Amino acid sequence: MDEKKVMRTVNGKEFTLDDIKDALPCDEVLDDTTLLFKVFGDKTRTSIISILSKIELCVEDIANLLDMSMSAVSHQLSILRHTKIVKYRRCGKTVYYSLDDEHIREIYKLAVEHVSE
Amino acid sequence: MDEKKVMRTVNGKEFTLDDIKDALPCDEVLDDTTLLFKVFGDKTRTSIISILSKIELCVEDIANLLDMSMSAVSHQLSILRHTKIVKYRRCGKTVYYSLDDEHIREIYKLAVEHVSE
DNA sequence: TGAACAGTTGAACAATTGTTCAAGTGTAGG
DNA sequence: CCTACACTTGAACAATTGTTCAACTGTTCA
Repeated sequence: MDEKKVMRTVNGKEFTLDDIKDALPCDEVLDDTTLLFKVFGDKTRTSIISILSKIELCVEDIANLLDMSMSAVSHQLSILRHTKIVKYRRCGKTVYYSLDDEHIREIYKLAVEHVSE
Repeated sequence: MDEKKVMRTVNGKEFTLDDIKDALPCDEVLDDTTLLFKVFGDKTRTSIISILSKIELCVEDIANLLDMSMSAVSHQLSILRHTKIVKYRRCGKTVYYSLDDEHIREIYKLAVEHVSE
């Protein structure tokens, strides 16, 4: 019964599968983390994020920059809003979007740096 | 013709849409960044990454930890391999997987911290 | 009030994706 | 060689997702 327990030695310490399981993030954190990446994992949305990491902009301008319909952009902005990646403020008929938080900018920046080598 | 060009003032400087477009990452970088996030954006894969951020492990152990079939895990490992997120070494019949690079660990860690507040 | 503008939203469709199942490598031991 | 083991791979299926189109909300201004 003991023989299957010892898995591997790292830095002179032995681990069992249960030890590893206990060290993993809980299900909720894993779900939230996955969702965050999933939302980042679409080109329209990373394009929007790359724009908003530079400047606050309205939907029409974003749509023009991406050469896409306002509807398509608005759908994606709705996803980015609900996952707290962007925030917005209304000013008359116009709605201005910007990144919600510095973490978002950092995660995006780190990924761009990584793929740029 | 001039009136549509001035977009917004940030830190006392004016920007046009073309200025913003020029400041964005090129298409290839955007594609690669999106792909990186897309690969991170699946629970099986983030689970694998969370495990490999702790320890090098073989396919069977990963499958046991996740309570999934070896085939399903192997398919996902194949995606993680091709996108250079994990590396592997064969040792007899057994294949050991680990994270490819510190950037990967950092991006994952930053995201977990973000969702954990 | 009513027309115009900026944006949102729901339904529907095509495209993509993750898992299962079965068949296939490749290595080790007898 | 042949079997067992650890893993990989291709096809197929269900589930998810992004865009389009049309209808709708909310604000401004005449």
